[in-house]
Amino acid sequence: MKTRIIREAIQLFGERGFDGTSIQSIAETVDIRKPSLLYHFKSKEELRDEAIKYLISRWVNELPRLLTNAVSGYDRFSSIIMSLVSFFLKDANRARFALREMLDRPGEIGELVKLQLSPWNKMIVDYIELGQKGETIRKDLNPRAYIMQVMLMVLGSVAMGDAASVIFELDSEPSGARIDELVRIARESLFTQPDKVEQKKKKKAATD
Amino acid sequence: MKTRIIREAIQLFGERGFDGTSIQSIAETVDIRKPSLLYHFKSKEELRDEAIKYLISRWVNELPRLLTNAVSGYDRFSSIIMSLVSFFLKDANRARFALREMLDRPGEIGELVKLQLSPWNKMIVDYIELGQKGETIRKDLNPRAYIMQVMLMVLGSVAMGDAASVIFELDSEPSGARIDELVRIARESLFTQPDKVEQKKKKKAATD
DNA sequence: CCTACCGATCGGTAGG
DNA sequence: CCTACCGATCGGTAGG
Repeated sequence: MKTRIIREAIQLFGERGFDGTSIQSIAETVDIRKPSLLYHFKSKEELRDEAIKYLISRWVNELPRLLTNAVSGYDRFSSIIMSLVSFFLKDANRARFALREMLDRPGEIGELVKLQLSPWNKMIVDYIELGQKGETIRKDLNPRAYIMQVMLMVLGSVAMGDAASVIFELDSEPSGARIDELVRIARESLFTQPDKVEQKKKKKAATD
Repeated sequence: MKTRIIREAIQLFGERGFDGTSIQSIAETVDIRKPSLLYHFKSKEELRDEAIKYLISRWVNELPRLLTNAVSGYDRFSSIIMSLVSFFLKDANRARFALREMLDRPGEIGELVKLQLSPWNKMIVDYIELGQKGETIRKDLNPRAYIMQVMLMVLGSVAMGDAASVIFELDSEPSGARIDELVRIARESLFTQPDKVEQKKKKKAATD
């Protein structure tokens, strides 16, 4: 029951925001009375806390799978970004809830995410810095700031896809041009010369 | 008085969200009583509407100035992006309010922004497509989707700078590495070969 | 622009 | 997990 409440809370917090969602309305969707919900969570704030922790840990737990399953038809990098997107795309309210929490209480959420994400963050930073010592990744790139901007595009594209589609007259189908362009931007601004990397890949594939 | 209320409303809606802000609290910051505020705006929803319209028109009205003042020390493109950022950076709650509105009611806000932004949007799309016919801008770029992603980075960097700084361990000073990297990403993923463009510029400057 | 006031809903508790 | 209930606050109105 507890996790069912949390899952519904993420939906409603994501759609309408924390202050726009009454615990009454959450209780209704899981078909119990309000005081019963407050038996599982001492307060609305506690439910919020458990919900964001649940979302973060779900995401971090899927990261290894997202990174390893990432070699499909596309080249490896694009495939990683797309599986990252697809995690949030499976349920856009995850991205909306995450964004709203960052707006509502930047400090707390920042610390929370940092704690769970830091090993992965370090891994990617190291990978980028290694590529910068070689010739594959652009030297005038700030690894941490780069990762942050890509994450903003990922979360933003999913969470605000509806509004953005209207504004820029894009088709609102989620896996459409928006995501392709996001992948392209992330790729082109990361690697030194796409051609060189592509050639390397193809050469390697040919010799394999 | 009306515009003073609107300005304070943007602050508070941006900080705490629409549902997290009582009209009572807005009335207090402008030092009147609640019913007096409701004399200017029939309802809280009407205040919301006028506030977002005020913000959008303010932004659109500054666009010409942002685009023409844009030739400073930096190259033209970077300068345009940075003055775009600086409009929201002057007051981060503008960006927060805009983002929150897109989350709360994507359809209405989408239409509203589209209406006021479409001439500017068309201008930039035309500029990009022209560059694509030439050799300056990458041909595998979706103009509308590109503009959308850049706008997401601009708004996101400003609105969620605090949380993102904590997560990715970046200095929280606003005009720091985050914005530089955003400009770099937007630039590198737009132009075909930065070197070529740079050389052209320098050549032109030399012959001038 | 104010005082006085309203019904509805909010988060939360008592007690079982 | 429930019924019954609470004080506080919400958006909004009457009437001046």
